[in-house]
Amino acid sequence: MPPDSTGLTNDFVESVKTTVTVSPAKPLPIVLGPLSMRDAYCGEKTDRNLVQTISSISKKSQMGNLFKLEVDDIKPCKDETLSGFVGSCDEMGSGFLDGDVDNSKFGVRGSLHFGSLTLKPDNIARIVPGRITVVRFLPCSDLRMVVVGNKFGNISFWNLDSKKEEDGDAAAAGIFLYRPHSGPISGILAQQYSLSKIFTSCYDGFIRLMDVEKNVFDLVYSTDDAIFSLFQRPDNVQSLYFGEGYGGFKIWDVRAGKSSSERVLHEHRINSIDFNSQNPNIMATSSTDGSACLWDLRSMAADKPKALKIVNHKRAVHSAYFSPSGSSLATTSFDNTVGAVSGANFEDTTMIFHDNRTGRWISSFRAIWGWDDSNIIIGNMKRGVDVISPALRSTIMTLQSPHMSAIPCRFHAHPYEVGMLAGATSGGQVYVWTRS
DNA sequence: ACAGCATGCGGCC
DNA sequence: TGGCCGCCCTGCTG
Repeated sequence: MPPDSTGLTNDFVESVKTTVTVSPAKPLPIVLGPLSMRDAYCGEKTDRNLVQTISSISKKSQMGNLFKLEVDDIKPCKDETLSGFVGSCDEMGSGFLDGDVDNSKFGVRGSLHFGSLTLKPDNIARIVPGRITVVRFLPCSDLRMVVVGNKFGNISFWNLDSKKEEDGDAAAAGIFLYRPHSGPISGILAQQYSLSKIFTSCYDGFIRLMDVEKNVFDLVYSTDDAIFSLFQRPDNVQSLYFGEGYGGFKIWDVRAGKSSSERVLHEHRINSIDFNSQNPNIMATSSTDGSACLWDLRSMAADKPKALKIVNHKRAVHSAYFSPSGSSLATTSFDNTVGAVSGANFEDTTMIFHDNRTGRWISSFRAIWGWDDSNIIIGNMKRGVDVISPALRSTIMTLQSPHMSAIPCRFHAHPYEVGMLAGATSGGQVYVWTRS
C-alpha cells in the first residue's frame, strides 16, 4: 500500500459519514460539558498538574458564575506565575477559562531552520475525499491530532500516533470521518481549554458545535447565506466572529444565542478573520473585493464602519494573518503577491512576488506565519512549500518531497510544537512535516 | 448582467 | 500502464 493511502474508498466514505448524529435545529444548550482542559499552556512547557487542579477546584469553589482558582500548589512554568486566574462556569461547574487569563502568552514561539523539516511517509494520509478547505492541529502538546474539513462538508480527525494498519482499517489508523455539513467547510475552531468541543462553519450556512465525546454536532447558528470564514478572539471563547454572505460580518454570542454585532465590512466575501495577539481588539479581514483591512472592534460604526488600515491588492485577497508577535501582517492575493505589512501602525507594506494562481480545483493559497515573525509559509504550484522571509522580501527556501503527490494549499503551524507543520491538498491528503 | 474560460487531481477504462 | 474524463466550482474577462 502506498504511503499516502489508508484504504479510504468511496464505499468507506459512504458507510462512515452517516454514523454521526447531527441534531436538528435548536438553541445551543448552555452546558459546555466538563472542563476537559487537557493542556494549560504557559511559557514553554505544559503542566498537567494545572489541569487537574483547575478541574477539581472548578467544581468546589464556584461563586455564582465565577470561580477563582487558587493555584498555589502548582509549580510556575518558567517565568510565569500562575495565580489568580478567573474563569467562568455554568451551574454544572463546568466551563471555559476566560477573564484574567492572558492568552497572548499562550502558544509557543521560536525560530526554526526550515531545512530541518522532513516529511516522513508515516506522516502522510488521505483522510477525506475531495478537496480540503481547512486543516488544523488540535491545540494540545501531548496529542498529535489533525482535523480537516473538505468541500463536501466532511470533518475528519487523524491521530498521528495511531499504529499504522496494513489492512486499510481507517479507525485503527486513527482516522475518524464525519459529515456534519453539506457544503465546503469554511472554519474549524478547536477550544484551547476544552478539546472535546469544536466549532465548524460551512458554506451551507450552519455553524455547529461538535461534542467529540458524544459524537454529535449541535446547531449553533444558521443563515440562508454562506458562511465564508470563522474565528474567535483568543481572550473570549464565548463569541464567534464570522463572515456571512457578501461582505457581511457577525459576532455571535454562543451563550446568549444571539448576535451582538452585525456589520458590512467588505464589498465581497470575507475570506479570513484574525486577531492581533498583542491587542485582541484589533482584527484583520481579507476579502475577494481586493482588500485586507484592520479594524478596531471597539470603534466599528454600525453604519459605514471605518477601517484603521486598508491594504489594497489588485485581485481577490484570500488571507490576512497577524504574525505571532502581532507586529506584522501577511496577506495573500490572486494578484500574485504576498503582502508583508509592518511598522508601529502597519504603515509599511511590501509586496513580495509569489505565484498564487491556484485555479478552480485547488483551494486558494493562504500564507501563514511560522513560529516567529521571520518566516511566512505558503504552498506553490510545483508541489512544494515556499518559505518567505519578509525581511529579505523573497522566498528563501522551498520544501519538496517525492512523497507529495499533489499541491499543498492549506497549512497550519502547530501552536505548541515548533517545526510541526500540516499541509493539505485538493485530493484529501494531509502532510505533516516534523523536525528531523 | 451573464456566458465562458482556465486550472490539477483522482479515478476509471 | 496511459490518457482522458469529470469535477460542479472561483475569479475574472469579454
